[in-house]
Amino acid sequence: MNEKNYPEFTGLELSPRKVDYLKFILEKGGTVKTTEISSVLKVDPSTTTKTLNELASAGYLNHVPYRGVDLTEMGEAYTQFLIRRHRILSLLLTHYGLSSEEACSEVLRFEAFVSRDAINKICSSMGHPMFGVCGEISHENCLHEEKHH
Amino acid sequence: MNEKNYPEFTGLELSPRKVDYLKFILEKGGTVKTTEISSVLKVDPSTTTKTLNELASAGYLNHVPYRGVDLTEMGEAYTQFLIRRHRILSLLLTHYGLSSEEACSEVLRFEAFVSRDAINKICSSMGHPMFGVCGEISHENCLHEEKHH
DNA sequence: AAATTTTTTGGTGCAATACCAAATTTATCT
DNA sequence: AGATAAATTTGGTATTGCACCAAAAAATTT
Repeated sequence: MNEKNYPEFTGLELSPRKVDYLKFILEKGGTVKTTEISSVLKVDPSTTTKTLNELASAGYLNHVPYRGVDLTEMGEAYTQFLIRRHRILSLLLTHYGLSSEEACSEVLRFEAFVSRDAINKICSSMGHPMFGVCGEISHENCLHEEKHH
Repeated sequence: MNEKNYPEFTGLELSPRKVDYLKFILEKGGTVKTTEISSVLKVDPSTTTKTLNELASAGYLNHVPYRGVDLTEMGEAYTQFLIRRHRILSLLLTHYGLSSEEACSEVLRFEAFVSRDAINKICSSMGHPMFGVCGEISHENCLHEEKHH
């Protein structure tokens, strides 16, 4: 399942911190535990629990209390967009004199406020690059957009 | 006076909304009144008063109660950076298939989270363009940075 | 099964942003 | 000038995002 089946989002649905949670959960893969998220994001476990509950209520995650979370279909599709957005923006900045690390950390600060529309335009303007500075870039959604331009 | 005399800032000092206030005040020029800001930013005048007080406390504005505000030297230098940042980022996005209007409104959403270092790098990588999509771009600061590379 | 670890709950706090009502100051108009 | 109107500020309240702590609850380990 990929994001092309959920065309109804702007990319601005989630706060910066929630974006971090989802990206980590997808990159980790499978069921992820509260403690692990807390230690990676460096927040109190109670903060993690609360955020996971919010993401679950909004339909991005399945949360089994005391057991862990995993992405819903929608959540996975959405998070694929989040990761593509991060990589496209990071790649873009490296074309303007920023190192990979600089680009990556710069983008972390503002990516949550860049719309899906903008990313799709940037992405096709760049020719749907396959490799970013922090990993491979999947284009299922933006290629799809292109097809019936 | 320009920002080169205030090298001690990262560009991340102000919240998105405060950036809006300062940019408007500089673009308007001279002494600006609460009501005018309120109607342009579409907020209650009491909200404007409070924000102006915070910006004045932080040294960006002189606020004469019931009379209006104007930029301090530091505030003007800083706001010149804010406007350059906005224009550089907007121009950048127009190189990736966004229209001027799309670029401008997209940038408004995230510009407050883009660092001065990144802007200076992007700016010199672009060859210090003189014209953005929303006006002329002044380069006193980033040219200065260049001089003693 | 008892002890330990993990997770959740409930409470609190702060920053950013906004509104409303009431009070104050300034401006305008007889 | 005095009354009225307009602009501004003050004080109070609310929401969202994000964080922490202490205590309770559940799961795991020994």
